[in-house]
Amino acid sequence: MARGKVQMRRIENPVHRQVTFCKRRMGLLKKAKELSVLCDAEIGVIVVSPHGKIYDLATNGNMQGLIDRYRRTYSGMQGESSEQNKTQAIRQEVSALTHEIDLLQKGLRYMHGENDINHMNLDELQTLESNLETWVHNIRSQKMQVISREIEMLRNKEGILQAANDILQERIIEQNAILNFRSTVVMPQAPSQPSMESNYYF
Amino acid sequence: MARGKVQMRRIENPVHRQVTFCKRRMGLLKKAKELSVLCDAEIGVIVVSPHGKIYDLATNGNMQGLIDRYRRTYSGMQGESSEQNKTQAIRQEVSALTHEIDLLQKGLRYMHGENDINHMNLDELQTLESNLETWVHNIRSQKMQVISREIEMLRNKEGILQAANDILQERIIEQNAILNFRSTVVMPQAPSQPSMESNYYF
DNA sequence: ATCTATTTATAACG
DNA sequence: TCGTTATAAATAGAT
Repeated sequence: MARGKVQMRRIENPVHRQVTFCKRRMGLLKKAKELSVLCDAEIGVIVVSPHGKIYDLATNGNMQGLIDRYRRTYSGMQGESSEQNKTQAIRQEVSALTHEIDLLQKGLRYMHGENDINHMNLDELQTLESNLETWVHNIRSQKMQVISREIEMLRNKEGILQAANDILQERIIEQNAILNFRSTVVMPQAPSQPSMESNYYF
Repeated sequence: MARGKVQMRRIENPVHRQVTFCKRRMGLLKKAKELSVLCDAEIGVIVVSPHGKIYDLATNGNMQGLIDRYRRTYSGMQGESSEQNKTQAIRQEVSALTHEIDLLQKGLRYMHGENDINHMNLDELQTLESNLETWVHNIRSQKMQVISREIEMLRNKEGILQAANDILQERIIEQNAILNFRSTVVMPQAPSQPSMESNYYF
């Protein structure tokens, strides 16, 4: 919206995404508040960040009532299991995930043929370090490839759009010629189906 | 917002209010959609007009899930903020752990020689790279610790040896003096227990 | 966080 | 409800 139009798709750069999330989230909540005040409407907004953090706004500070109303309208009405069971379930989930991470990390270490870092001697550490640096290097290369592909794709798109534009230009010239011909020589009538051509615009 | 600043209070003219409601409602839902797409967030919006008509938007078309999630976080609402924070923290932890697992799994597959690295997007590659760099950094620290310990050990050894040498020097001088005295004045006999002092050599 | 050049949203009107 | 237009507001990118 400013200093450059933004494409309507996920912002890849995590920093930009976070900044935009923060700004636009505030903007959205502000707009919601304004609408509720200006037009005397009840509004609830729930935003869940990619990291699971929840932001919300409810006019009257009454999200529950709003949700109830929503549910009544859509008669979804489903019972809710107790809070404690859910907390318990989440704890178990955390535990399981942590365990899995440990296993994976051990697996990674194993891949390097080394044991625990604290029991490694200088030579082993040296080797591991150099292996990791190789890996990092490979990843950097891969990153560059991804970027290159993206650029190429954009260039292709550009080419296609340019071609489309060229065709449209020709068509416009053609139509102008026809219009001029008709209005000048035979019938001063507007063409009946200009909309047929608009398909070329996408 | 245009052709005149608007006061932030209920619009009294019913026609204006209705028009504004319609326009701003659309604007709000559009903004919500944009935020969800750009920042990969889950968003739900519920708007109830003054006449009770409900308009809503839920990314994923899943308002129920969103509401459940919201309730899981805030249900109770008894001012029991510590419990909320805990739940929220756990939720974020789960999210972070899940993400890390994804990365590690991809990394593992890569180490196994599969080409999964090709299926990682820029964001993931970036994160993996930074994780690896952290790992490399840790290994360098470990290396430095090993080296430091080694150096310290050598210095201690050096100090001990130096001290031993000093003592030995003194002793030699002493003994020389005794020998000279005895051989010159009384008895040319060797001292009987030099081995007791040899502990100073190491 | 703060600052602007731009893009968007929208109030008033037809 | 729709379209138009002048203007207010939001915000992308940079700092």
